[in-house]
Parts: sequence; C-alpha cells; structure tokens
Amino acid sequence: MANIKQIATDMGVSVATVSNALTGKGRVSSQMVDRIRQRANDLGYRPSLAGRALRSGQSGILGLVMPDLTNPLFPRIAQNLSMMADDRQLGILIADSRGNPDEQTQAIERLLDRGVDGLLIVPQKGTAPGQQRVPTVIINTASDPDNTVSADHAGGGKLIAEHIAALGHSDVIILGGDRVSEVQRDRVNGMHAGLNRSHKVTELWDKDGMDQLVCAIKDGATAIMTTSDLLALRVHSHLSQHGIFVPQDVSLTGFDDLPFATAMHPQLTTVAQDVEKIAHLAIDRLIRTIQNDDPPVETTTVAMRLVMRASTLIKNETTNLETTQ
Amino acid sequence: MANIKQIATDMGVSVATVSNALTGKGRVSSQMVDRIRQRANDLGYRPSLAGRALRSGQSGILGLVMPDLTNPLFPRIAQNLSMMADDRQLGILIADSRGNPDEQTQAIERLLDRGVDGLLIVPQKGTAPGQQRVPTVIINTASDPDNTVSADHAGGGKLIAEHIAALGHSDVIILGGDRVSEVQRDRVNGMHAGLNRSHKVTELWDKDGMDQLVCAIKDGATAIMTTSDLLALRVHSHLSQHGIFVPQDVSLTGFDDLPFATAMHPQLTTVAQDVEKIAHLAIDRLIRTIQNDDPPVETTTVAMRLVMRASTLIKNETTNLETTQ
DNA sequence: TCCCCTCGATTAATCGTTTAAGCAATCTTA
DNA sequence: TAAGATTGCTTAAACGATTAATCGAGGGGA
Repeated sequence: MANIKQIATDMGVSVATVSNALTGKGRVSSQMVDRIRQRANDLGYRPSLAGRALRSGQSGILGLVMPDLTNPLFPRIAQNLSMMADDRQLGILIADSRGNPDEQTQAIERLLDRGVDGLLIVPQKGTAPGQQRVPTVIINTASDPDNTVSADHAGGGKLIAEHIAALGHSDVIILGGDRVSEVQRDRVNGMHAGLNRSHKVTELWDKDGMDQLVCAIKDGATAIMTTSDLLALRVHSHLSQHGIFVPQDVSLTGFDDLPFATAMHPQLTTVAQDVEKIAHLAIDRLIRTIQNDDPPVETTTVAMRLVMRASTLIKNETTNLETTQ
Repeated sequence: MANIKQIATDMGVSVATVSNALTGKGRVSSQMVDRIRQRANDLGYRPSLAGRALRSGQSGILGLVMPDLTNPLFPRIAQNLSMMADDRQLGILIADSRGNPDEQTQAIERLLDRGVDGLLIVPQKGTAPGQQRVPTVIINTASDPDNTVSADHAGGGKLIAEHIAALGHSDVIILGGDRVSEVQRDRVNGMHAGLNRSHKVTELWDKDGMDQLVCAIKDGATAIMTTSDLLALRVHSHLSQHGIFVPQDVSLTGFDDLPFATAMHPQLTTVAQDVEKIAHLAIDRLIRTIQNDDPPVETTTVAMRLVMRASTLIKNETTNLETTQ
C-alpha cells in the first residue's frame, strides 16, 4: 500500500507538503498540489485511517447499539443509518445487547473501547443507558427522559384510534405486546387518547392470551388495535380459527408497517414510522454534538403516518357477533 | 484516558515493560506483572486500538457487506456474526450495497479504506465480487463458484419436495421469486430433484402473476412450493380470496422460516437455514485465513432443516378442486 | 540599500502501541 | 572462580498521518 512517505520521496518533497497538498491545509503552490494529487491518484493512495485516528483522536466510526438485532425494525434503521453515515465518510459498527441489560452495558463498553466517536442507542426496554463518555443519541420514545429522537408512538396510537373511532366503532379492544416496554405503553396510551368517554375500551396484553380477546369480541367488540404487526397477524390467524373474520366481523390494526403487512389478506391497516427521517435526525444530531460539544437538550419527535388498508371497515358494514351468554 | 506511558511513569518503569506485562510477552518478573496489571486495572486502562492498529497493521475489524440490509435474513446473520465476532474481540462494520452492483463495489471499497482485516460478503444476486485485497468469505449458494459457505439451498428444496411427495401429492406447483438470483434457482432446482417422472410439475415465477397459479390449481394441482415465506404468505392470502384454502384445498410451503411463519394460520411448513452454523463457519474460516494466509479453497455447505407445520397435508385429506372446463 | 513581509517549503514532534536488540546483574556450572 | 547462560529491564525504532514552528528566498516599500 502506498503511503504518504512514498509519495513524498517520489516527488522529492517532504511528507508535510504531501499531507498539506492532500488535505488542502497549510501553504503549498497550486502546481505542487496538482502534481501530488496526480501522483497519489496514480498510486491509488488511500490514507491510513489508523494513522489519522491515532493522531487526531477521532476514529470516524459510530457505534450502533440495538436491543436485539432481530428486532423487525433493525434492518430499516441499519440501512438508513448506514447510508447517512456513508455520505459523511463515517463507518457504523454494530453491537447487539441481546435482550439483556448487562449485555447492553458490555456492548456499549466494547464500542467505546474501539474508540467510536459517537453512539446511537436503541435502549433495551426498561433501561436507561443515559449519556456516555462520547456523544450519544438515544432512539426510544418521547416518554423516555433521555430520548433524543423517536417516532411519535403515542401520536401513532392516537392516529389509529381516531381512524377506528371515525369508522364508527364504539366497542374496541387495545392489545399491547409487553408492558415493560415504554414504546408499547406509549402506543397504548396514545390509543386511549384517540378515544373518548363514549367508547367502551378493553385493554389486554399479549400474555393474557387470545381467549379473552375472543370473549370480548363475542361480547360485542368490533375493532382490535394491536401495538405490532406481528401481533396483528397472530390475532388474525387465531380469530379465523374461531370463525371470526377480518374485516367483516372485526376490524384489526397493526403497528410499524412491516414487509408482510401487504402480503396478508386483508392487507393490514397500520401506522408507519418515518425511519429515514429518524435516522437522518439522529445522525445529524450526533454529528453536531461531536463537532461542537454543546450537549443538545431538546428531544425530537417524528410524526407517524396512518396507512389505511383493508383490515379496517366501517362499523355499519360489520357483522355483529354479539351473543347473549 | 490512561495510556501505557502514564502507567509506566507511575510505576517508574519503561513503557516496554508495561506493554510486555499487559500482553504477557517478553520477559517481566511476575511481581512486576501483577503490580502493573493492578495499576492498569485501577486506572481503568483500555489499550488504544488506533495505536495498536497502526503498529500491527491489523484493525480488528471485519466488514459485512449485505446486498440489501432489509433482507429478511440480515437480522439473524448480523446477530450471529456479531456474537461470534464479540467472542473473538473483533468488531463488525456494516455496509449496504443497496441492491446495486456498483454500490456493492463501492461498499467494499469503503470497508477496505477503513482497514478491515477481512470481508464477509453476501453478494448481490448475479454478481461475483470474488476475492479482494483482504481475506474474504462469500456467503451465497453452492452453485456460486466463489461461494465459501452457505446453506444447502438445493438440498432444502429437495427436502421440501420429498416431503410433499411423501404426502402423496403428484400434481405440484413450484413458485420461484426471482430468476436472476442463484439462490432462488438452486432452490427451484432442488425442488425438481426431490420429485420424479411420476409427478406433474408446473414451474412458475413471481412475475408471472398469481392468476396462472389459480388456473393450475383448478387444473388439479394440490401443492405449491414457494422459494420464500413472504411469497407463501402472499399466495395464501390470494388463494383465500378465491375460496381456495390451505391446507384443505392445497398444501403450501415457504422457505427460510421467517418470524411470521408461526404467526400465520395455518402455521407454515418451511425449511430453515442454520444461520448460526453458517455464521460460525464463515467467521472461523475468515479468521483462519487472516491468521495463516493460505487461501482456503473448499466450499462448505450447511444442511437445511425441514420444519413441518400445518400448511401441508396428506393428499387423501385434500379436497380435489379439479374442474372440467 | 535595507528591512519587512509573504510564499513555499521543511523540520520535528506527536498520537499509543509493539518489539527487536541491548545491557547489567544474577545465577549456573565446570 | 571464570565463562557462559539466564533474568529483568531499558533503549529506540517503527507504524502513518497531522501540524506548529521554522527557515530561506524573493518581492515590495521606504
């Protein structure tokens, strides 16, 4: 590999001049700059990031800590962050906290040991990794006091609840995934906020099992709002086994707009995160914090988008399954 | 941050002694080793990987190039590689080739510029990135001559076809995703290999549309083998709209065992990759190549596993939908 | 003519680590 | 006890880049 010294000896100048010519700093005549750049190009010179990192104290690498890399949103987050980072000549090092708070701490530690310039953390549910030795951006949900940027999960819940309300449903079920997750709780709270006193609301959680769900439907519920698409697919499957069909008998909504949401029948009405925007804001914020180290205080929330598809229907068109027991 | 020099002056010894004590090389008295280690521990000393990288020429970082980070298998690959890499004190830098051969080349280039010690490449379909300036492991499929380690996609296809054959189905449909993909072609070829002359086989591809599929079923086909779970879910949804039900009317299989395969009803019979084993073999191979640079030639194939669930049924129990036109 | 300024380059230090080579002091062995 | 071997540490160079300080030469102004 060609290095700066080789170019220097080739051209009969000092390494400092080569460095100055390539970085555009210092004072070098324009002819010399051209000649050096030309030679560097011919040799296929690539600066050693290790050398630069050692000298400058900056690695040009950002660490991405995910609670669980198999998180269905991870691919999109990773992709968007990766693209934004590329544009800024930064690398992204991944770390998996494996659904475990201790591992999360270790994952962060490993990244810090590698000298990352900044950290992007999607926290383990129920944990608060807080600020670290390097600039840190937390991607979680508005109700997390440490949150830096996130989708408006509560707003998304409200959006979908208002959609259900507008369709005329007055007896609805809210089905959450995991109570421990702040994101899930915000989604559920948002759903409540989208309804009013006139609505009968049954709040259930995944671990309660599906039976209560079926009972509630037999008791007159005509809509189910879940906090994840996967949960919605499970509900859909389970109900069809009980002869309850979506959307004729009951309307159903998901959350996150995962790839399979359009592969289902009926296609799933859901709410989508603008992952691209979140990634953009997160990286921008992180880079600004890295450059001028005034810690940014305000937290940003990105609106979610209602994706109306076929799994929700106007109440009038809904068969009433209510049975008198 | 504490560095080796500070420990050295603290203890009144030379930096070389500290380095030797910490790395266990060279000749240092055991008392001195203990004292130095103790002091390093107290100071929370962490070696500068930049310094080490510069000196040793090794960054301790592996690059992972994916054709598309939203690939449904990416999360599991990333997680497993990440865990294996952690165990070996290596970092994983991600790069997205964005479904584009040129971007793939650039992604590889960016990783090389960062000084990665090795490359793990899941190639863009139809491309052959081949060997690079650093040790490289290609994760693709057996029929790719550059492939290093992969699931036995053809074997998986054969496995599922034999399962369908064993259930007594004699008129079957093979539905592929994208002809350009070597992986997809291998899966389809494997399916053919699992059947014999007594079977009537209709090979369709995704872009042919779903109508031909319905026709084939009306013409007597009783089983559909697809080359991906997502495709299977789409087929399932589409058929249910035509009043054709799985598995009563037709058996259906997927490929890859994605998370939603168990959320569907019926739960999807599919074939699973041992991603963990593939990741393990890939990393091991890569590291061995990095250490002693004899280029490994043989390519390894990891058997797939049939996951029997509820979407396939014995032919006898299948309603015959055949209609005379 | 002399002084000062600017230009274009060089010199040398520095970042943190590793490691070959060297050098006393102590120990072994005949 | 003298020669050789071993032990425990130091010296110093090296990896590749950046950058403050310096320096000679040439130009311009008084």
